This record gives sequence, structure tokens and C-alpha cells, in this order.
Amino acid sequence: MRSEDLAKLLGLSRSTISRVINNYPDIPQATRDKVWKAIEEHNYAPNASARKLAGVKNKMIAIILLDIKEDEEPHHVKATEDHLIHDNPFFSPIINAVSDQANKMDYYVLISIAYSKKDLKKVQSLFYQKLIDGAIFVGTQEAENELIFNLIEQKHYIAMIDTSEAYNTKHNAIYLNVDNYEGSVKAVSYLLELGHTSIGIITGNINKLSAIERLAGYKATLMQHGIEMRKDATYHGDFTENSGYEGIKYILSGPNPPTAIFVSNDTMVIGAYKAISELGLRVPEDISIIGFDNSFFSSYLNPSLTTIDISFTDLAKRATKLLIESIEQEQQRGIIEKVNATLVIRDSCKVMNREDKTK
Amino acid sequence: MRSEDLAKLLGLSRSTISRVINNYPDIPQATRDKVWKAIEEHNYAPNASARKLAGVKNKMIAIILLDIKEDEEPHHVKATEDHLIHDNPFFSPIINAVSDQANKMDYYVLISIAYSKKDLKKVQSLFYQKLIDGAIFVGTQEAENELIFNLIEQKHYIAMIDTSEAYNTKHNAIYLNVDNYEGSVKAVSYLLELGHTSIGIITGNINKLSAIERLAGYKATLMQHGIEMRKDATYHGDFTENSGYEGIKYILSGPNPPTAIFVSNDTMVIGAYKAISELGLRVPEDISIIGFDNSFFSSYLNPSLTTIDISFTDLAKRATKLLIESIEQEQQRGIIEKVNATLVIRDSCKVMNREDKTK
DNA sequence: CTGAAAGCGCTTACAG
DNA sequence: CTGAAAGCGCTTACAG
Repeated sequence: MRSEDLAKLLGLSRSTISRVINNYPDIPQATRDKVWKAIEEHNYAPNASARKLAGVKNKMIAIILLDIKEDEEPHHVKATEDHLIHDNPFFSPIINAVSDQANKMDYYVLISIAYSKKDLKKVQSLFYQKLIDGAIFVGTQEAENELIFNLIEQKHYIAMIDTSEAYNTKHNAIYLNVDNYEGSVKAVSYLLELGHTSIGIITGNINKLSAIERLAGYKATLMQHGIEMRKDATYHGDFTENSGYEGIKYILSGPNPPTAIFVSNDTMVIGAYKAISELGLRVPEDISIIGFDNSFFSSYLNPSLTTIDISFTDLAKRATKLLIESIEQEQQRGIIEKVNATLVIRDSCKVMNREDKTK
Repeated sequence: MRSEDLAKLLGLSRSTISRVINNYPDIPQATRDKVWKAIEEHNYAPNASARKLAGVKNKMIAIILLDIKEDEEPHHVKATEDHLIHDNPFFSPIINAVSDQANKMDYYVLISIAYSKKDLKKVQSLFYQKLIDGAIFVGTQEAENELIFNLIEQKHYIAMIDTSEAYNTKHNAIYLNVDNYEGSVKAVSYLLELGHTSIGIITGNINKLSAIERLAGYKATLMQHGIEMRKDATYHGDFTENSGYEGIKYILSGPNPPTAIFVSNDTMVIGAYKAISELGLRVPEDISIIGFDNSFFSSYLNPSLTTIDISFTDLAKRATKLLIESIEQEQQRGIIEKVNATLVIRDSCKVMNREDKTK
């Protein structure tokens, strides 16, 4: 069914059909009703390609998940031979939130997962083919910057989630990031409130901004309370389960172990719990543990993990909203926003009482 | 950049540009090279809408996640005020696998999550607008059937994952389902092999095909071994965490509790573990537990859960492959396939030794 | 081998 | 208020 057919059926012209569909004024209610009725009846919908070609907006954005393995593996990602990345705790909430927000604003969402430079070329071509009006990139690394910055310079609308915003001043794009610093301040402050004064840390991969910021928040909070970082309670991990395991073995082997440990992400906590159990110790009775990320599994750990939630849902929604607004206004925008990190209290940290402290 | 511009630049006609892009024969290698070089240089890509309008296929499919709450809540789904469904363990692996398979076959993927009848109308319109060539529906329920069957009759290409295939004989669509029966046969057989002879069950919501089939496999396997189902070791749950909790309390309160329990999905195991812990018992020393689904969290439970894996990845890949093949051949196909369920052995079931048995 | 032209199904000034 | 016509950027018979 084409608009032509519908027009003939009703004794009208295509122009009129088009006008009622596009809500032009100056059309008598009677024709309006007649047309809409026929549209419903015949399941007519204007051909999307024809509309687009005639100048109407697509209303389509893409969400691009990057998992490109040139150097090291990104955060939390374990790939199988098949390149599946859904183990990434960001995956579901981000896609879900983008989809919902876009839907709410009447946009379609194309999903694309890029594992290689070649896949990235395809992403680029989404813009050149004018298939999409804009895109949200998740998890870009240094190596992808050039391609993305090119796109931005070519006046395409782009939002980036969880990417260093170092370049923002030069680029008209939307950057949404986690407030890692604030998150670790909250984590360490909580431990201090519980009465812990000896707090160790297992850091993430210190090449990553997130690891650096989380460490900085830890350090600053301790200093503010007149506590110094202890070398023997600090382990440089890399965000993997195994480094959490090693970290615990290292830190708890000392003569005077801390009473609490800030583990820089939840994935490392899995290894940490294993090591603690092997040492015959218990969480939180013998050692308090706090994580970071509020990964999907953290409430299923035993004991359930007190951690820092960084609402990827919120991040994704805001990115989507800002991107679509920017598209609708036909104006590129340079925006940096940080999303709050919040403490999620569960069962892995205990209150210190006097005996514990003096012990 | 339009093909016209490129043509002028090269002193050729649009026809020729189009012919090299679409790989027509009878074009001298020299012109081919010249054109491709210019295409690369100028980031030219044919406008997708124009191509589509001129008759070239879209190469776009949609993945439709249904979560419509007219009667009861679907399987495993907890919705927040925001309608997010990403807690569903199917979510990530299915989207990821569809995306990867489609990408491999050079198709784009549109994602749509439908929470209401109204959303479903939008999905319908994806077809009418000719935005997509076909779609994969996940988790449809009775109420959505009419709309989907209409689409099928209108010669649209459709695949359905995890839906009753009862209607297949009437409809030319691709149905991919889990072999629930085989899965529970495997679960119960494994318990029998370990030496358990007294095996309880917590069923799922018995209105659902999956719950019925899982129960049937359990019953049949016991019968085959000359064991009868015990009323006092059977609890009718509903796939929720809470019903797992209640089920354990009920079954283990009897005078002669079973040594193992088949819990019809992993979500209920979370509740079951809680109840067992409250009763002061331990898994698997005091009671063996086997689940179903191999949900993302099952390896993080403590002890890690022995369960049945139903590879949604495989399911989704096959559905995608079949759908796209059907689109390419321009022929609707009626296909039903069941995907294997496999046993994943972890730490929640113990071997029965003689003392246990005679006890 | 390659160009001119029709046609895909819309939207939107332009007339009336 | 509404129709006829141009135009969006391609592809593809049709000629040559």
C-alpha cells in the first residue's frame, strides 16, 4: 500500500494524505478523520526510505559497543572465540536504558558491536550512508579516537560513555563519565565511619583513568583523616579476578593486616573472596571488604557485597537524551557530565567495636 | 557527497559509479580501481534510503524483546518503574549473539523492547514502513500471537525464540526453543548417577510450557528408574526467588526429607539457598541442589550451582542465521528446532556414599 | 563498455 | 483548502 493507492481509494491526492500524516494545519477535521481511518484500516505506513529521501529525519540512533583488542583487554571483558562480550556488566543496563530513552523520544536504535578496525569502518559508514542521525559510543579507547573525532568534525552527532573526557575542549561531543573519585571517597569514608582505621587497597590497572581516580579518592580520604597509606596494605591489581586473589594473599600475609580492604572493582572481589576463604578467614567477621561498580553479581556473592553503584542506567539515559536533543536542535554540543556514584550497603563490612580496634 | 558529485569528479556518469559499487561485470579494471580509490578518498557511501527506494535490500533485521505485562510477569523478569528488563538472564546473550551473527552476514540490527500493546504497534509499523526485512521475537506470550501471526500471513519474515511452537503447523515462521524435557532428564539422571534416590522438585509456574516440560522430564526419569514422585517432596513454585525459599521450607520440614532437590530454575535457587542456610543446613553436604538455566549468576553462588545450560547464544545465532537465509532466498520458511540442554557440573551436588544411602 | 532516463514513494514549495 | 509537479539519490533496463 502506497500513499498513491490510499489517495485513489479516498478520492484525494497524495499531497493531502501526506499533509494529514505530517499534521499540517488547514485541513478540515472531516478529511483528517477519513484519512486516518483508512490508514488504520489498510495498515498503511509511509515508506521510511522515501520519507527520508524526501527530507524527513530518520529518527534513528546507533549504540556502538566497542571491544577492540589491539593492546589489552578492556575493563571486565572476557571474550570467547566468538567475540561475545555480554559478560561485561555494562552491557545490559546500557542497552536497555538507551533503548528505553530513545523509544520514549520516538527514536529507533540500531545496535552494533565492534571488535575490530574493520567493524569500526562499518560504523563509520552508518553515518556516511545516512542511516543514523547520531550515535552513542561505549568504551572507546585511545586507538579509536581519531576515527571518532573525524566523525565529530564532519558535524555528526556523537555521545560517549565511560571515556576519558580529556579531549572535550577540542570536540563538540557529549561525554558522560562515572565520578570515580567521588565513589572511592564514599567507599573509604564509609569504612572510616564503621570505625576502621587500617584500610588496605587493591587497585585496578593503573594505566586506566578509572583506576587512577579510584586510588586518588582513597588516598585523599585517608589523608584527610590523618591516616597514611601503608605499602604493605597496598596491592597493584589489574581489575581481573585473579589479581583480586593475589592481592588478598599479599595483603593478609603481613604481620599486621588491615581490618578492611577497598577493592577497586567487584570482579576482583570474586578472587578476593576465594583467597579469604582459603586462608580460613571470614567476611566480614575477620576482614571487611568493599567493592566498586555494583556489578550484577555483587548481590549474589556470599556475603553480599557492599559496593559503589555507578548507575549505568542513569549514564545511558542521560547520554541518549542529550544526544537526541542535540540532533533535534540540529546543533552539535560540547558537554561533559559526571554521574554520581552511590554507596550500596550490603553485608561485607562490619562495625568495629572497641576490642577490635585495640586488638 | 553524492554519486553525482563523484561522477563529475571522475568524468564518469552516476551509472558507472553505481555499477562498480554493485559489482557489475564488464567494467575495465582501470575504471574500477579509479572509482574505488575516489570512494575511499572522499568517504563516499551510497545513501541508504535512496538505494532502498531504488530496490536494493535493506539488510536490516530487528530483535524484539517482549515484556508485556497484561496478566502475569514473564519468566525471571523484574520490572522497575522504568520498565527496564535487563535483569532477565536472556537479555545479554541473545542480543549479543543476534548482533554478532547478523554482522557476520552483513545485516544491521535494530533493537526494540516492547512493554505494551502500544509498543507492539510500533513494532508492527517497522514492517509496514519497510524499515526492516525481518524480525526475531523473544518471549512472546499468548496475547501477542494474533499480531505476530498477521505479520506472518502478510509475508513478513519472522523468527521466534522461546515460544510455544504449538502453532507452527499453521504458520510459516522459524521457531527455536529450548529442549526443557531433555534438560530435566539430564538433571535428574545426574542426581541418580550420584546415588541419590530420594529427589524432590520445586516446579515453575505450571501455566507455562517450560514448567510443564521440566516437570514431565523429572517425572519420566524417576519412573524409568522405578521411583515414585513424593507429594511431600514436591512444591509448586512460580519461578520466583521467593517461591524457591518457600519450596525449601516446605520440602525440608517433612520427617523424611529427600537428599536432593531439582529446582526448576536458577532464580528459585537463590531463595532456596537462603532457606537452607536459615535451617542451618549446608549445600551440598546436607542437601544437593540442581538448577536450570545456567543463569549468569549461577557460578557466583556459594556453592556454585550445578545446573542445566540452555545456550541462548546458540539459540539466538541459529534463529538469526535461519531468518536471514530465509530473507535472502525470499521464501518464508516453517521451521521448528529445539536446542540442546547441557549439564553444567559445579559444586552443589554431592556423591552419595553407602552410609548416606542407608541412613 | 557506458550514458541518458525512468522510476522507487514520499514531501513540499508553488499555484490556484 | 488542495492538486500537479519537482526533487530527494540511488539503480537498472534500454540504447548505442
